[in-house]
Amino acid sequence: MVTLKQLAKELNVSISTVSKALNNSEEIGKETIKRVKELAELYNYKPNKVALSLKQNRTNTIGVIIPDILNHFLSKVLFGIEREASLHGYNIMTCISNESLEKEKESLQLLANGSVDGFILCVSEETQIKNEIEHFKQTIKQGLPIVMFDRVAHDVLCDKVIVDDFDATYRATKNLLDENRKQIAFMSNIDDLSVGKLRERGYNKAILESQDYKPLVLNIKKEDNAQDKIIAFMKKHKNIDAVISADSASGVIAINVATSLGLKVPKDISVIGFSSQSVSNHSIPRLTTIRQHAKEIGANAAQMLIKRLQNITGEPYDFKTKIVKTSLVKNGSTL
Amino acid sequence: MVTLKQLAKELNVSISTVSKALNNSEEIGKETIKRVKELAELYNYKPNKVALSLKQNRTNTIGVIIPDILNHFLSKVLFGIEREASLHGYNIMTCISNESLEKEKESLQLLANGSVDGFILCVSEETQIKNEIEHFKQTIKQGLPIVMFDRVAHDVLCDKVIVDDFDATYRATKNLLDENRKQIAFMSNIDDLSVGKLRERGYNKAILESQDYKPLVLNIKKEDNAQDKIIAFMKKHKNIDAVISADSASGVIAINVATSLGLKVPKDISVIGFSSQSVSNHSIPRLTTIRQHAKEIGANAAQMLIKRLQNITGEPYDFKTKIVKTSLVKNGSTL
DNA sequence: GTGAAAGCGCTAACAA
DNA sequence: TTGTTAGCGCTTTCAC
Repeated sequence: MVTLKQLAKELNVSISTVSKALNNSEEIGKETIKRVKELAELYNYKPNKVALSLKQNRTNTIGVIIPDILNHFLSKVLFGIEREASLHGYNIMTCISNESLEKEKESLQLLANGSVDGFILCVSEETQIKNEIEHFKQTIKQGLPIVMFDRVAHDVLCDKVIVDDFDATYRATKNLLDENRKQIAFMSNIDDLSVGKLRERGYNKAILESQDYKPLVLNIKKEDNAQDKIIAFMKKHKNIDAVISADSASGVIAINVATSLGLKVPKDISVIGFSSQSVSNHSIPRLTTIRQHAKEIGANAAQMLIKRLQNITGEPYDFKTKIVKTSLVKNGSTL
Repeated sequence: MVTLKQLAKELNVSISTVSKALNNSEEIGKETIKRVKELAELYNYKPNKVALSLKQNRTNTIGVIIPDILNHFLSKVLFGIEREASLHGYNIMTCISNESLEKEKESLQLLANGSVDGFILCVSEETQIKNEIEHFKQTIKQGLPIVMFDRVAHDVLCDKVIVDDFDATYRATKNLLDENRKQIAFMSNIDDLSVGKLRERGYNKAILESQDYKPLVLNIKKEDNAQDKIIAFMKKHKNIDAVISADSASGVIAINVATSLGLKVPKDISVIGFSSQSVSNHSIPRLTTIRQHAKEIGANAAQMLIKRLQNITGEPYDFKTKIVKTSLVKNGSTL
């Protein structure tokens, strides 16, 4: 990489002259600016980002810590973050916590040493179970702002972007009750997570309000094979006439299982699930879907962080929690 | 963030003493080392990474440029890269090219200014179609090594990690012929990509070798709805008794479509597709799958890059192309 | 055993 | 209009 020094030498001027010329400083003569720029162009000069970062005490880089990049929802959020960051001239450094508290702490520590200006993260499963928040607080105390999304630690003071999980399943369940469904099952492989719990509560509330019916819940563990579990469950409870899935897979699987058991979807049984467009294509009929607008969540998180980073005036302002509303996209798996 | 300067001041020693003490230099007295380390611990001192990078002319960061993070295969490779990099003390900066040549060039430019030590990338679709390679060559000339994976530019001299695409579909097709299938259809939504073409050629070769049968290909465009296309195709060609899918979705969809058309899988029709474990769960029976070992691809790419980065001895060595063999995982959708 | 000073590449206050 | 200098945080050579 060519440096200011080399340009200066070749042009027989000082380093600062070159620097100023490239930054269109008023101080420098037109002719000099031209000469400098031409040579810089020729050598394809680009200012060294590391040196700039050191000087300006600012890296224009956002640290993103994600529990699981194979999760379609999370990678979609990452997509949204990247796009928004890129738009504002920020890069992102991605770490994957693998749902582990230890890795999450490590990543936070590692990137907090000047590599990034702030963080966007989704709390890992282990962190939520153990309810640890010290590492977040410490990072914030060090002056690095955090924006949490989806799974958040309520006791940490920072910006947050969440989904209306409770409401989403409450409304979806109501919807099924309005279809005159009587035995609505709830399936989830995320009952350890805050969002999983909220979704289950929304379902429960709607069911209990109905007076006549009662909840029926299938919790799928990470080590289970989802398809086998759902087959067994549906064989056992033959009276199920509707399913709500809290995760992105079991909805589609439930449709396929129902079909293979000879049921007609949606005549005999309705299914609603959290999912994305691409996955909802994996069943016939297509899954009626609770869309979480993952990209918007990512974009919102990035905006909130960047706004805070660019608030150089110094005046701190209150932390916000933005709720991105889900929407119910009706496809063929409901009446 | 606390700096060496601050520690030095508080301890009434020089900055260099503190630096040496923290690095366990022989030059420094035991007692001093102890005092320094205690204070550093107390203040949770961590060396500033940006300063280190500037000094050492090395960032310990890998730039990753991926065409599409919502593609399950690609995000799995990313996972593999991240894990391997993390293991060796490297961070990754991720850019998403969105299959655009322009964005790919931009990302390369942006990160080449001292932000990263080298690149791992998968060539974007537009780049492959236009067959542009200048930006890669220039980056390499600047001294930043590149490792390409999956979709590679053959005319660029660099390390590569690829899949045995041709062989995979050749063998899979053979497999179906051995099952005595007569009309084997090939479905793809990636016929623009180098890997898509290779996969189609492998299929063609096997079919043509069989003498008796002829190829039948369905190309699905990005703007098409895959499910609708496949339904129409299978209704039109009722004699299809086997399907090979070159992308990760159409295999699963084909099973669901076949079932909905009253066919028994695998009795009446066999299906094989490129896919991952999680998606192969989205049909009943489960899809017989060509596994690409995405994580290994990522890990291999990271290893190759890191090896080159750490080859400080200077002697350049030949570029390698590593082929990660696919494997055929038999599930219920074949005999 | 400890400290001073140079230098990585850049910007900016100040001097000329 | 141009150049000198200091400094961002760190390592390392050389001097004391």
